[in-house]
Amino acid sequence: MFEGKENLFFQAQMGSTLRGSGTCEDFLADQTIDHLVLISTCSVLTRERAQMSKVSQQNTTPSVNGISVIHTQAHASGLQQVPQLVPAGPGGGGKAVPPSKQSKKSLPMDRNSDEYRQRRERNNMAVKKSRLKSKQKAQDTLQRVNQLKEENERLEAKIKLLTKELSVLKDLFLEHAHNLADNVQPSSTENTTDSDNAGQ
Amino acid sequence: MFEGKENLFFQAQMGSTLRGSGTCEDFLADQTIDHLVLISTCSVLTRERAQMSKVSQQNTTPSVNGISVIHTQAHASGLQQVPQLVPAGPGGGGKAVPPSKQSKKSLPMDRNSDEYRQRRERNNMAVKKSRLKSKQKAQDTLQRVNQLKEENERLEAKIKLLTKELSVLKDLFLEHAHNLADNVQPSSTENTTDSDNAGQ
DNA sequence: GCTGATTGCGCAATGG
DNA sequence: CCCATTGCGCAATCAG
Repeated sequence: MFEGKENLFFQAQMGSTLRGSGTCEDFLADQTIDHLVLISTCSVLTRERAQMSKVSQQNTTPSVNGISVIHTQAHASGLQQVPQLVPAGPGGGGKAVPPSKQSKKSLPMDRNSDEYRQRRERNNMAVKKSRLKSKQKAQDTLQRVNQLKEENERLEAKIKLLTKELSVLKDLFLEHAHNLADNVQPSSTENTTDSDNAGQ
Repeated sequence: MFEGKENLFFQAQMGSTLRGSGTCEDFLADQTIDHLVLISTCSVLTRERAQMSKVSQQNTTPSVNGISVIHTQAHASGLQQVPQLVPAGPGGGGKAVPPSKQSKKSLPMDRNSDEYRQRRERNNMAVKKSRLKSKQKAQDTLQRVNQLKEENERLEAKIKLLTKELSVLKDLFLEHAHNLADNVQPSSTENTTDSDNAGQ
């Protein structure tokens, strides 16, 4: 249990669907706590990274109750050098960006829009599903290994048995062959070699 | 290629190590772009989520060049109801938080501290390593399956062979048994079956 | 108690 | 356009 007890302090994101609603709403209803959050947040803000590590973006949804909600949302995922995704673009840039249509793409999408949230939510579901599937497959593969190992043992056992059977039969055959020889030429010399003819 | 080309617009996080340095620095050097970022950001901020979805935190490192760097960092991972991690705590809360020691824990750690960044960086490495390992293992398992399947085929083939051999030998044995019988009791009825008893 | 290893999760890019 | 997959970072938890 307690899979994803999050930090609240840094997000308390409650998505569009307000999953796990209850508590979230309760929390939001409590303005005092919000103040607290802001305060502590600020205290944190005071500090500045010596070498400035990240540049992000924050959305301060002005008022929702009177609480100044800080939407933030940095994710700070990759940090690879970004070519130039800046859509607003040419404004101050040195390069003359071709006046192509930048209407939809390159525009990072309003992070507050319902559409965005819907997209995210759906993707999150998809991701979860995909991961579940992946995990399932891995498990199946593992199971398959065990299955195959068992099968292998069975087969090896069978081979062992067959080999033994074959061996016995060969011996018998040889013996009888001798017997036959004896019967065919009873007048020959020694018959004593009969007994130790087990070697095939 | 382009594994993690990030959005820049929302982060351009460049970690403590400034991996993939080049571009990042370039970007930062260009103040105009920064302005752009801020502007667009603001425009985004204007909007307010109808049902207010997230509460996060942002770090505005005051000045790094004259650019107001927004550190942010929401991550917005879980959104589960958070008990009450608020460290500053009891101030406005309804519940009387036990005055336990909240010195180290519950305090979300200064997100700007070098220590924090180091921890994060290390963890990121560990995560990457772990995932690589995991992937490797999965691949190995898959390979093992194929290996076992091959082995199985081999074994089955062998069984087939042995079975056939056994069958032949049995037949031979039976035939010889007949021969024996014939030889032991040559006075019996038909010996015509002799002719096809050429086996060995 | 700390550190690395795992794990669940969300975000964004990309593939189909 | 949507879903699926994948790489990645964050945070919680496990394990040594």
